[in-house]
Amino acid sequence: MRILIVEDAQDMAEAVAIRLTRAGMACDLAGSCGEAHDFLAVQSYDVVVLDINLPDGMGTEVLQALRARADRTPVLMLTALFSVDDRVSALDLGADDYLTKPFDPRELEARVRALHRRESGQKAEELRLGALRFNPAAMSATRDGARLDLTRRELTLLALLMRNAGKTMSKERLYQGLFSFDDADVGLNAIELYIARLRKKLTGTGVVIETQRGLGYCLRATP
Amino acid sequence: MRILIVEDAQDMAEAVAIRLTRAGMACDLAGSCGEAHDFLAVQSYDVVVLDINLPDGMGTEVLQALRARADRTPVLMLTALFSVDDRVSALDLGADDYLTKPFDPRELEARVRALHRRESGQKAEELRLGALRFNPAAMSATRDGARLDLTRRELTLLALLMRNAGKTMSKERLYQGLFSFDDADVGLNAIELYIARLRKKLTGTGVVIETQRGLGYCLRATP
DNA sequence: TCTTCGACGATCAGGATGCGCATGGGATCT
DNA sequence: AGATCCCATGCGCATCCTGATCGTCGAAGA
Repeated sequence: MRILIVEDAQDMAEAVAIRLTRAGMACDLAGSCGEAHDFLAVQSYDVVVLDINLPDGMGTEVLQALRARADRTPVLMLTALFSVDDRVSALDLGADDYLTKPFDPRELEARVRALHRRESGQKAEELRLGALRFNPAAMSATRDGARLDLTRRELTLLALLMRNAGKTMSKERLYQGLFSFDDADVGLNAIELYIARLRKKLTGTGVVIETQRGLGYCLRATP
Repeated sequence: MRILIVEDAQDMAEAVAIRLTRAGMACDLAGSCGEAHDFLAVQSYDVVVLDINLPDGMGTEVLQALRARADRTPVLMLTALFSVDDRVSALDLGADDYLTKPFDPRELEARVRALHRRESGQKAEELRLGALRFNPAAMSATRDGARLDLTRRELTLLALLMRNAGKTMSKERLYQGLFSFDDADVGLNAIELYIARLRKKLTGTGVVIETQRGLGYCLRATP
């Protein structure tokens, strides 16, 4: 799950980011409307957490711009204001939820999760390919009922590939799914590393990861 | 198991909450339709106990709103009214069960449990894994007929794991089931603590709790 | 068709990180 | 008074990622 946090107060933003990251979400931080626009132009998110007061304008501008291009990404507004008008106008502009400061980070986490749940509508069915089964609910991959021993990164990578089985996934695309911008210093060959590990653990499953030189990787069943 | 109790009569609400809490359920209390909506926007519940008479409207509104967004959470209606019409309309709106006041708290507890069992697709009342047997109604776990001496939290945690045996349960997921919003300041490592205690008490039962670093915990029978 | 070169990908080992476990102790409930 | 519950802290180790080296593919030229 990919989250954009738009908040100018550094400490607040980081606290939130740490919390959500622990919860398994990949977070990007934007400190202003401008930055937010940049991020949103480049990357799509599952949920946007949006502060109203920003140094270069109101957060509602970001929301408006988003909705103006028919982007339905769930938005959670943060506000120090107590005014009912502000809340109402935020909701009218297409915000999906709001939270007034100060708030319990636990509550924020829960709301973000709720928004995502509402949006994705509980699409948790088992994926199959070859002798391999991937169960999103159990967070596990099995072969003939035997559970594959995968680490967190390996599992999310496999999930990405399974959901796009047969399609060529560029290294950048996989990178986006695995890391957040905070992991900015992570090299691209980290992907190659996890591909290699996955390949080893997938031997005998009737599933292989093909390398498409210069293009990316592709998961497919062996004939 | 996480329960939302929507009831404006303070004493009644608390009595129910205490009863269910003792039975190992994590309860949140809402005193009005508005509060109920807030809770439901943020947290998903296993069962909602819903009074019909609320200060700011009818409980059925909450039910309607819930079903309107395709939320199938089991709802148990409480009503002082004796009218058959009310019961019928409640059931038509998607309530799963109802109880007329005054009621025996034991009956409420049993019905809540039944609703949850039905929803989660559990066949038998008793759950078995390895040499371990768990009885949700009696809140007791036995091994070869000998009762394991578990505390309330330990039992609740075991219940969660037994119901999802074989699935990896994230620490956050377990947290949601164990604690209510009133326990807001409880840290995440409380989970680790109870896992450790449970593990000790489960030695010899043919059941182990596996740690999946960064992912969560998984209960399974030893081969 | 064969060769050569360049670039991309695979692999390995080692160090940093942070997760999960254990212990002790204080607070709260029975 | 006793049990239960939960926090704080420190340690050990699985995981993660880097950096460098080796392998390999493919295009261009003869």
